[in-house]
Amino acid sequence: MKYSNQKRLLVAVDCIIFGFDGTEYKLLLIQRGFAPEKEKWSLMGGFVQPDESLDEAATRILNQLTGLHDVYLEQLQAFSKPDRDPIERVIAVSYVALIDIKKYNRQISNEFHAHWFPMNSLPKLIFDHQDMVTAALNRLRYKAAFHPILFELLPEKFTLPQLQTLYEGLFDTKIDKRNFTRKVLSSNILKKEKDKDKSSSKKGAFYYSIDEQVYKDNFQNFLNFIPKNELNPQTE
Amino acid sequence: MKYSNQKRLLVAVDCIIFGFDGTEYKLLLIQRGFAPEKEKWSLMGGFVQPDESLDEAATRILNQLTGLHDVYLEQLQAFSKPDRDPIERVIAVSYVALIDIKKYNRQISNEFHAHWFPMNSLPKLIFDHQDMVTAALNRLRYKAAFHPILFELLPEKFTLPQLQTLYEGLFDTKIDKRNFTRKVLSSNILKKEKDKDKSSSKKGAFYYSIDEQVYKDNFQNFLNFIPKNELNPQTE
DNA sequence: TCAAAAGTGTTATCACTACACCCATGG
DNA sequence: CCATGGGTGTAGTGATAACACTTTTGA
Repeated sequence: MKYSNQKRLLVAVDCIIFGFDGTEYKLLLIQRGFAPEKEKWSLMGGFVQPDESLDEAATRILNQLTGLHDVYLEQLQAFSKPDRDPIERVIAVSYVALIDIKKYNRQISNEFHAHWFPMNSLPKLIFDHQDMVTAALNRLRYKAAFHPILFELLPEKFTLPQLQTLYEGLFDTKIDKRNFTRKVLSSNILKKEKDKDKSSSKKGAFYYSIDEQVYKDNFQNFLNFIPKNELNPQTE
Repeated sequence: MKYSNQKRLLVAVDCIIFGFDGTEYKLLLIQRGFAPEKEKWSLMGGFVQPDESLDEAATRILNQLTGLHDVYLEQLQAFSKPDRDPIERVIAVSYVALIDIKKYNRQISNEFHAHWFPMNSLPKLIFDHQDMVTAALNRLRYKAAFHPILFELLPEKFTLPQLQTLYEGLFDTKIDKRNFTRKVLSSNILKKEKDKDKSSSKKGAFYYSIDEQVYKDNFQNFLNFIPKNELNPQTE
């Protein structure tokens, strides 16, 4: 039995994939391999298959492009203008992914002509993909202001200066080092490691890692270095 | 031209419609008029038509049920388990609506066998609609903690005690009257009216209304009254 | 030895919490 | 005249913001 007299539509998933290279935020884009807009820059996406949920589709697509499993992935919103794709109507559900840029496997990316673009010099994107990126960035800012998710952009072990750069980059602001340290550590989400990262200074900075136990419990009790006026209303 | 070799799917919109009767939160449900699950309680929903966006579909559906225009409506998230509808695969995009329960037109509702249920005594819902309601409530709590949206549940003119009851009901908490007043008024979002509502006390409580100008500017600089541990992480 | 980044404490201000009495009115 | 709900101020506490010098070490 089926529902009759109703039009069926293509449903796609598009992934907004953020990375951080230590200095700035980057976005992973591919050169589209088929018409329309062949060879134009695009978010990584694909059609939802009959037997998979949207989350599963997003996970599959992300894995195809990056080779990664266990990536932070969150549904953003559906984009649905009837004419957003000139070929045929497609409902696109967008997902935000945060990945450690160092884990990204260049081998696999070449297959898709993928490239990391700095956020402030993105190429022109196909369809409404620029809207998706804007919405994703707003969501990331909003969420990161209250929840500890930026860790997802870093390796398992990272230093406090690295983490601070991440926050400063996202909100385009400067944070006092002492206040930052005190606040982050007071959440008890971070465990100090014994060794140091000497790659960016002679003295070296201690590594920290996530205390998974406290992380789960304190997910909401984090926050918020960000001047109020830097925060935009949620995009949804 | 079409995309070939891809399966097309039904796409529906489901509306989680919240109201407030002065004492408690209520949810507007309908008795489903067709199989499967005929006469079971359900969210108001419908299939997306070829020429409308999801927002337009949600607006249309909401108007069919309530007769209302200009309702607060926000996309929540897509629900997509392949077997969520036993008849056929349907991707459902859920929307949260906030309406002034008094404006609701009973005439129209009867056509759909609609009924307002108190949030703490909802009937069993079809499919995954209970998940949608739970997600919607989390979203509402989360958002209301930082943004002035609960006004949407009240008439244009309302009193401070009414507004306070709204917050207390949503977070199931008691708020000090003086602290509440000070905080709400300090946002400058409210304009005091000259007249009073005498329906709930002999002295009467002054009406307030939204200062639309300040409201737009200050959307983010609001509240929150809510104890930290009442706040769940966003559902998405 | 010095340049470059890491690390660390104190004070002032602001926001939030707790708390209790008077006011206006209709019945 | 009194019961009911509306309205108001202050003091204490905790969180945040501003601020500068010392430490380490590889080149």
